[in-house]
Amino acid sequence: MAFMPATLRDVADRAQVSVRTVSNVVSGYQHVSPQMRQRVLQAIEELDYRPNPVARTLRTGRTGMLALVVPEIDVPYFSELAREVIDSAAELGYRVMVDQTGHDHERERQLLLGENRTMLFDGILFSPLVTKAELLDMHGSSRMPLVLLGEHEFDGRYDHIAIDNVQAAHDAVTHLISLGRTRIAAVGTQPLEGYATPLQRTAGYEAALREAGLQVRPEHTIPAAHYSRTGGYTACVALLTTSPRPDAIFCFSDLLAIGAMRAVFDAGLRVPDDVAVIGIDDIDEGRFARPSLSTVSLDIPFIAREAVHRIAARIENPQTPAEEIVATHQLVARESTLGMSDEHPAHR
Amino acid sequence: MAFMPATLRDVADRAQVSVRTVSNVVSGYQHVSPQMRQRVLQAIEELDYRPNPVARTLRTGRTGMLALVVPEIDVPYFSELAREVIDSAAELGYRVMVDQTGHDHERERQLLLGENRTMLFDGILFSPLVTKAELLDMHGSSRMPLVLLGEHEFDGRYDHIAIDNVQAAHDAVTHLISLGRTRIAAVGTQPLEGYATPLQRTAGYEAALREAGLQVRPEHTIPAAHYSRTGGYTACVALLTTSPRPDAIFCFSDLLAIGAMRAVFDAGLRVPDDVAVIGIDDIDEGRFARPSLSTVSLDIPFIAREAVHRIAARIENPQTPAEEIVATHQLVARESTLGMSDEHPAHR
DNA sequence: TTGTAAGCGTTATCAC
DNA sequence: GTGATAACGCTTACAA
Repeated sequence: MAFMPATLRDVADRAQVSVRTVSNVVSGYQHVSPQMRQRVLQAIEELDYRPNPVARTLRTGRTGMLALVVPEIDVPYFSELAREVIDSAAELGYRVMVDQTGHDHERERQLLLGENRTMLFDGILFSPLVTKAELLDMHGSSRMPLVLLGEHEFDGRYDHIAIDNVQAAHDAVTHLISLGRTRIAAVGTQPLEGYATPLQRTAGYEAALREAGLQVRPEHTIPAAHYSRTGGYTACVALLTTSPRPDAIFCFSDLLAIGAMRAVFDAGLRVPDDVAVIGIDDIDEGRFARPSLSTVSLDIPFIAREAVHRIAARIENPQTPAEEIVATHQLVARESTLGMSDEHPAHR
Repeated sequence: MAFMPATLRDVADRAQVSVRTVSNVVSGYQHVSPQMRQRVLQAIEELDYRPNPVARTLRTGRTGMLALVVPEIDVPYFSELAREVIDSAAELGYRVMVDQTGHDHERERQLLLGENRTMLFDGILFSPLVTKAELLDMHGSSRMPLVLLGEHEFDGRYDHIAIDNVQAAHDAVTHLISLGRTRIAAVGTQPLEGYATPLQRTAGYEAALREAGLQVRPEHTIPAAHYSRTGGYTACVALLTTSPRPDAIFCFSDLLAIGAMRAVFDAGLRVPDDVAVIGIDDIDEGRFARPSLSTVSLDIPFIAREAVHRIAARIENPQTPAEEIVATHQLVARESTLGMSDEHPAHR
């Protein structure tokens, strides 16, 4: 005996009213007489009725679901972002499906191109690897609401919560320079692919060096396939064999920096005395690392909240003009560049 | 002019066949003549038709969606779990919606009780805080496929990917004892609520101490509201004021251990010389911590894979008898208990 | 204010 | 093997 959930019709029958009235009550329609509402409410209670969201969706076209597409959910930056996105979305009545591209260009294309037309989500929050041109090509003529996260380039077609990657990188490097470092390496460039984020951060890095009259050494610019701890470790190992050895390393993410610090220690050197290290993101892990990690803090809750609000607005009204919102960033100097200090507990 | 995606009917009209035939082709039905199939395929191509999954769901009752319910997605253990769950689910054609209970008992109840009946998911993967009794009470008579993650208690009603928490805790403490530590503290107990995991780990902790003839000191058993770095830090600060001071700390999660290590350093002590520290989980962060964190490794990919396969089997056939699968665990001794070693790079 | 009925885009049950 | 057609459970003109 299969269990059948109660339907609108069941409720209507039991309450001796039409489905229309039940629907009105359920969707909070105003013009329902109190006694009707009472009868319906009671029948709903008795039958333990819950509206079927799928049927509702088929009718209204709204699923109440957002897709969040990130490279890897277990990268702290993205898991912290996901947390905030899910919470913000919940406040607005949305739930969030998480998809991972796994750094796979093709999968990224598929998620954007293939599935955007399937009416499973009301909108997509997309943290892309690809550059603008590819993106336009991908999303193409689809009208699935889309909000971009983290890129800087912008052509006005998409809502966009941006980070000023060039400036953020510039700030990090300038901090190192202000501490008297002169041989500043960069970890996390991506020479092979046209990913936007590393390109922008590289630009900021080089600009800061040049403005300070420092040399940009190709051997001090190390790519990292993935922005992972292991990637940072490997890159840093290579870096430490160069001559002259760098006295500071600017990593394009905190995770890279964590790996880099470990490599410095394994090489028998000290952070920051021998090599200062700074990252970008300000993930929680960095506060507790030893030494605690200097970084450029990105306002993840802000980014998440804005993204959800933008997509909600766009879903509400597709004509909403696209907007670029630039999230602020802030240099956070901790032990990995300043050294130990008793006055300022490291993990704050 | 609103853009209307092509429907099955549009394709049928264009190909001059019935919707039935188109549906057959789309769903890969066997008995379709080659020329028919060809005609249909071409029409699909021309109209850029994609089946509407919502309509399909309404008909079939299958959404192809799983819900993953965890306390907090940005806790590394859960984000690593989510990553594996999403990947495993994708292989089987499912997508994953992530929900957070945020340590909120009420929200947990709601997600399980309220929404399970809404036909938005085919099944729920649930990493619960609550104990068995409450759970039974919650899920009650619902027939939404459910797989439990991480608990040990079992009464045969639910599929269940378990961890032997008692044994895992026992192993961790025994490791500390084997290193000659005698004043071993525990961080992460939960005296107020009846959460299963901390209760089990406390049991294993105390059993190991007793078997070794060591004293169980109440003042060396410190609760932690959240299994966070900050929680571990705070608990450890309290711990270090006790007399006698512990010479080892068993933390109920790696995150707690990371926080605890930081507190030890801030107190001017060394790990493991003054205080050895061990956790449970084996998150990636622990490999790169300094010193690298000894831990009890839980096989997260295994847990995720089994969970997804179990729920898929149950969705396929609701009569599938419930099964308890116990994931193996393994002690991983690193620097935080063994001390530094040149031979064994810490981050392996 | 409430009832009736027509879809939303599929799949599945009949016939042929 | 293929064609009509009735659901799936809901929302919403259109009537009453």
